[in-house]
Amino acid sequence: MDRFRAETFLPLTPVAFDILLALADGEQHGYRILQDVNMRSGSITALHAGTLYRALARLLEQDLIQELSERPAEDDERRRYYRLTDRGIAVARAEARRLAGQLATAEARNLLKAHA
Amino acid sequence: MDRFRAETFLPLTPVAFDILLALADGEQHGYRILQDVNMRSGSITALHAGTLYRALARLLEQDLIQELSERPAEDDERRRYYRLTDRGIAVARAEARRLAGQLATAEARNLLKAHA
DNA sequence: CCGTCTATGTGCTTTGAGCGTATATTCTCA
DNA sequence: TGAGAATATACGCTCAAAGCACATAGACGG
Repeated sequence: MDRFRAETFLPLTPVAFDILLALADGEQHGYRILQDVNMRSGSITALHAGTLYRALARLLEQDLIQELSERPAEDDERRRYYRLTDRGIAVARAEARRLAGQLATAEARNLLKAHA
Repeated sequence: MDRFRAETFLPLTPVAFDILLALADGEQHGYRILQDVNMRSGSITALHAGTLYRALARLLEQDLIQELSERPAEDDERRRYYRLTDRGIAVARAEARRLAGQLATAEARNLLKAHA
């Protein structure tokens, strides 16, 4: 594998970053990810099921997440569990740094404080 | 105008937010915006001219930015200047808040500190 | 057992971005 | 002063991703 650099994946789409964030908590299945994202965004931006599952397929292809073969016993058979790969963690962190930089700029340019 | 809510514009595309950030500094013309964005992102993500000008057209339609009729004297005639509208400021701030929330989540889930 | 929630997925369409190209003007400096 | 580089805006084409509707089916609660 020739010299992986997380930056080539940036910027992540808002949806992709939401999903990686959901998995930062630990392995999870699709529907839970959907709920986690929609909880956190507080109905501001509803993530649709179709969008989620297709995004998961893409993240798998890119090797940012992987599916677990082992699953909890007595669990709903339909569920498919995912976790972040090392690569996925690296990319999510890089994106977080990028966003932190943007916020720093926003702050420096007085976008965040006071007025209108 | 029926009860404007900034949240309906969220999430902004990374490109759109970059442009609004560039204009948070004050009015500016297209090519300068291009340079500002590409400086700040440090070649991680090159914003192409074609992408920029089309994005500007979109932001104008959405009334997030507006073109200035007055321009500096002795200035390059080709330049077209833009500034943020009140609406644009509100949307940019809302997006900044959204991103701050995501970063807080990233922090809470230990994505940012230490380890692999 | 009946409807709702859980769970994953596909089809269709639109939006936005990447990248190349066109066009013209202004600026630099040999 | 003339050539070439940088400035400045914009369009064409294509692809990736998202929105939204819909399909399918098992699990769960009353």
